[in-house]
Amino acid sequence: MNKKQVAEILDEIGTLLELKGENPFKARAYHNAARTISGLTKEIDVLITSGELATIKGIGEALTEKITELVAAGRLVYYEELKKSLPPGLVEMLGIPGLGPKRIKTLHDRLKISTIDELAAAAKEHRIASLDGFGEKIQLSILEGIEQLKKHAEAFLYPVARMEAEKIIVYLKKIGGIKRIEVAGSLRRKKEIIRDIDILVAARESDAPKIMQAFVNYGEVDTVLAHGETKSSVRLKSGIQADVRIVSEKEFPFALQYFTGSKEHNVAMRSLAKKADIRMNEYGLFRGESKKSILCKSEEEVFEKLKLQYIPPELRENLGEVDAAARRAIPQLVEEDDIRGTLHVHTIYSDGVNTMVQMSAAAQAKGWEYLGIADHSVSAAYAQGLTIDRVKKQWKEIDELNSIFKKFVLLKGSEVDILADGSLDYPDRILESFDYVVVSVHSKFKMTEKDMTARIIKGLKNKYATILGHPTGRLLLSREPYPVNMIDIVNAASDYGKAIEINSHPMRLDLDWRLCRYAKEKHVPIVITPDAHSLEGLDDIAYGVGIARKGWLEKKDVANTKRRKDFVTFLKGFR
DNA sequence: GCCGTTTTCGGCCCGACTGTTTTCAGTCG
Repeated sequence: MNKKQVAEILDEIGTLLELKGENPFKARAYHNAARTISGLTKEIDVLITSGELATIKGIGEALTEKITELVAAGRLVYYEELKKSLPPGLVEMLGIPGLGPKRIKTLHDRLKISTIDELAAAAKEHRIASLDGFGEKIQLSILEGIEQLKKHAEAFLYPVARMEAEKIIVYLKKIGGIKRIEVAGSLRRKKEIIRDIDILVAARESDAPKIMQAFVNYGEVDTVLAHGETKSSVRLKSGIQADVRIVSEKEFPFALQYFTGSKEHNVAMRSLAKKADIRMNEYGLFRGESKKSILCKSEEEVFEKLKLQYIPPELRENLGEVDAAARRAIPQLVEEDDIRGTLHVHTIYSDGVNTMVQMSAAAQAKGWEYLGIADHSVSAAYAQGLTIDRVKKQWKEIDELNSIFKKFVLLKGSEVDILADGSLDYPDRILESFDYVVVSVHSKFKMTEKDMTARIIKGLKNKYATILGHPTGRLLLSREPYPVNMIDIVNAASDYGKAIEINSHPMRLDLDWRLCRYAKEKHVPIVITPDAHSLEGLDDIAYGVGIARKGWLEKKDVANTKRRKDFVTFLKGFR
């Protein structure tokens, strides 16, 4: 049993305890432990054997014992008993807006409701409205919630949410009275998947009602979920939820910090503030019993007043950033301007839509000094993978272009399939003549984790492999990653001296940011690549940089921040 | 169930909104 599975079970135990109406702090302890474990860089069995597990903050005697049982026996009696005591439909009901553990427990206790279908039936028969604490409106909202759950279960890719947010901001700015407006929440933290848009506005109290009215009247609004003077929520026609909060200009820095989250980060921040006898909320920092906030003009100052180094939004996931800020150990994160060039772009030779000339021009226009072509290898027939003859033709064309370019170079590369047996899709005599080789899996996804991991490691071990491409094969919101042990893969990359890409395509963003810190720890160079199939695709690099930042990566950790000469030398080091 | 320069028990982040109420509970972020 691996870390992820342990974390999932602990999280579920927390939820089950909530549904049972147990001590909420006990439930929280399980949720916290799940989070802590999924953020660990070492594998769980190693931590158990070494005894380190019990020393981790948030994991005490009882949890150590349960986790040990879970890993050793592959099952946990406590969890199985707990699960047996509740119908599975209750957990599902938590996905209905407005229904939390308390109401679900009441529905189950009083009406014997155990599934969403039974819930829908009870609502239609008006049996819910007469329950204590329930009423007509909640009954109706349950029915709507069930509909919504089915219709809007999906989340949204970062660029989709970003675009919707920017449209709202442009619209609201026209209203007047807005002094400041910024995106907060998971969008500001650059999460790969976004469930709602949070927008924060600074305005005079007298202007707030008209701004809120304008927001709920916005043309893209499908349903108004809440409409207050300082907070409103809507569901947009695209299905995504958007929230707007209005605060005073004075409160704005505190509110921006607060609404950027994450929730867990804020809990850590508040408890740190509390130790200094400072209460913090979205309206300010309050010393002791004082009703007057400490004055801060910017979010940076809020951190300063708490004696913390500024924490970039991307890091605010409660994965050690608050402690690091207190030790002034927040890294100087990589920025898009640090990128000097990239690898892994496709052209019309395979499944790209632009020529090498066009791609080169676009790269130079971005100020890049090098661009690595990586069309597909021969087995990728669906993508017009290149035969050896066509590879040679492409090399000739690259040489001709390079003879014209000044201060820019096209690099000869390939995205070579790792075949089912772990061998690479070109013979060594061809592989050795590329400047670099991206190796990736594009077929036979349904293997066991053990076989897939061995396959990828074998591919990576090839003398001529340079970079592992999109390591898990996931397509966010549409295809699950293939089963693969990523810790083993990162270890292998470290052992064999290979690099791993952060594929910047918004559906991939793979290597996952949660693994970047581990790769860094193991000194595995990261290359941020666009996997571009068109000119526009080159711009996706910005998403990859966001993920690198979430993964605590600095300029020195990302190979393609090197200048041209150094980067070419870096690639030669693989040969 | 966890934690402790307030340490073995008692607290564990805090506020807005909604719908149910007539002072509050539940949910959400």
